[in-house]
Amino acid sequence: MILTEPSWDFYRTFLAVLQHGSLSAAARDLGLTQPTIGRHIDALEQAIGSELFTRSQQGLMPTDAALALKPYAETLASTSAALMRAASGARDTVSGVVRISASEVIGAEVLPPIIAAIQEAHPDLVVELSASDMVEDLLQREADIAVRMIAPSQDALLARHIGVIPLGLFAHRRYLDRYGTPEHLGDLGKHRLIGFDRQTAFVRAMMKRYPMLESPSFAFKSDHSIVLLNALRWGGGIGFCQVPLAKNNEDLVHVLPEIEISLDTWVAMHENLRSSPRCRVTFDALVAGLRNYLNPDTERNGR
Amino acid sequence: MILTEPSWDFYRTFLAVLQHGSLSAAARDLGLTQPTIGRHIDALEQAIGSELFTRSQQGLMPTDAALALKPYAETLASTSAALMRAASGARDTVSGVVRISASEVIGAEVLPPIIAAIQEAHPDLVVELSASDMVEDLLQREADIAVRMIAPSQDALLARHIGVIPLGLFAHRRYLDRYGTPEHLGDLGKHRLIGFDRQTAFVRAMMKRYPMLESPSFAFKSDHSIVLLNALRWGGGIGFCQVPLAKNNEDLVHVLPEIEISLDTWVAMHENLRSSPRCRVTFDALVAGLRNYLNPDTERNGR
DNA sequence: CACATGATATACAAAAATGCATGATCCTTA
DNA sequence: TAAGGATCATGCATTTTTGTATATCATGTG
Repeated sequence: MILTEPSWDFYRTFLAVLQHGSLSAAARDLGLTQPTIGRHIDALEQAIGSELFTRSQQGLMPTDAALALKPYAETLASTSAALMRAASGARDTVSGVVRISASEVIGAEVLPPIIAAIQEAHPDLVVELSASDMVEDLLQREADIAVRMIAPSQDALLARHIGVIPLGLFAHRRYLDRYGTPEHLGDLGKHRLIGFDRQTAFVRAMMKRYPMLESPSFAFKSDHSIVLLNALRWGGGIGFCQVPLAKNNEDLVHVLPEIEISLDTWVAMHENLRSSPRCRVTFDALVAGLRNYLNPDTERNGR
Repeated sequence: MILTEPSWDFYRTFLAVLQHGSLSAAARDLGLTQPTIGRHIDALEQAIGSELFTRSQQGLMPTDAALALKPYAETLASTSAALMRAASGARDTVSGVVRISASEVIGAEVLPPIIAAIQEAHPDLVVELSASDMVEDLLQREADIAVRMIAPSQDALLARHIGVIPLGLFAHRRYLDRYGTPEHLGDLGKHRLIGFDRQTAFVRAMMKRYPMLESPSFAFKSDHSIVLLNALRWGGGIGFCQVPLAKNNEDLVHVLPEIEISLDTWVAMHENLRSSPRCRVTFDALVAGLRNYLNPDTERNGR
């Protein structure tokens, strides 16, 4: 049997159905109609010679075959999105869309002023910021530029080392006034600790070093870093915080300063994007901004 | 202005035009007609808002914008091909297409018997072998499995270390009978040396170690490894050859055995493919076969 | 139990993409 | 210099794809 290559649009349809769980929902998402989506799936199944979904009236169940193809379809989608982004800017100007990926804390607390400064200098630059603690695979081009906490190990990556972000235990002054300040590690057992999920690189590193801080002792847990950070800021207890971040808030007190964890930080982007002005400018500005965040030597630490 | 996402098929057309250099040639390649291709390009240019080609009657010149988009389009194409390959095999059987990438010498001289053995055990397995000394980026999924000469440094890669392939200087007995056998490194200047291009990893490693073997002293050069290997086999001069390979040929004599270069060898594949039987089986068989090539300890070194 | 909601499948009309035929231009070659 | 070959552009008929409307079935709710 000869397989003629199916239309690439079918892959887009296929992914949408996979993501939305029904022909109708996929149709709404793509701006097409349900019969069209159904015919696309029919055609794709015919082209590859196996069933992709088991049809039922309340939706479609993906088969194993469909699930096996899903990562490829996702790569197609992110590559296509990256292509559109690359096409969005004129060649010799700093304009168009740049997509940045960073951890939640970095993305929410550190990057906004840096990005604002970039955009002040380059008004035509559009920034998409993906702030998530899930590891985004830079090579899938989900992001043009990534701020990462692990040393980039891939070949085609242009990476700049920012430095080591120290983390320490902090608490709000109000909390300490009320519950006292711990003097030794052992005192922590009597305190309200603010926890974190076990997914981020920083947590894994910490657990290795201070295994006594296991999750059972936490009084407040969330898988959302900003939630935890704000719990800390509102006096919810003692928790970890990036030291440079805490420095901006006079009410946060560094407790047990002998406990310290380091987050090695990098900015990485595709080598190909070096020649793209908008990516290059953003990359350089991110590197400079993050270094300034780490070591505010010059006095331009911005409002 | 709102950009509606263009049809993904346009990307395929775009890449074909880029690769073939004209609308007509791309049309022939894709099985469409030249006006259709032209309209696709028109539509794509309209969608992204910039010119992709400067039209002329003897072909199309890609603009800078088009060249910037090319890598993305290539990724789309290879991903789409990988998707088709992934779909080609039934789920629980060792069938369908596996694409292997290896260097020319490994691919042409070492792998064929190994692959033959695999296919003897699994008749429904179709193997595509890409034998090239260009580095194929495994993460672009151009190949499902790669035999590489550098340690895989990427995250999502399942890699197995094969061992170190030694390389040494060899010559055909006939050549040595006629021109004499070199006793010292300095003697090489009086001999016909068989050269190689400077692209492969092995060459770069060698040049570091034996800078005296610079290209000017070569009597025969080619950028094609098999050509060189065959020149050696036919008595064309003295050149490098993988030691295990030369062992199979009684007429090849190891000269100046103190000169030795090592090629560290790995087999790598995507972690996702671990659950694909055809890839998993091929991967394991390649690892076993290559290890046996390196150390034929058991006496099943096959015909 | 009736009814509203949301799902897929199908028939037919409308819209869009494609192919064909042709013309114009440029480069190569005899 | 003239002919041949290859290219892109354009008008028109045809094929293909898409949308609309409707039928049917399952599920959850008052």
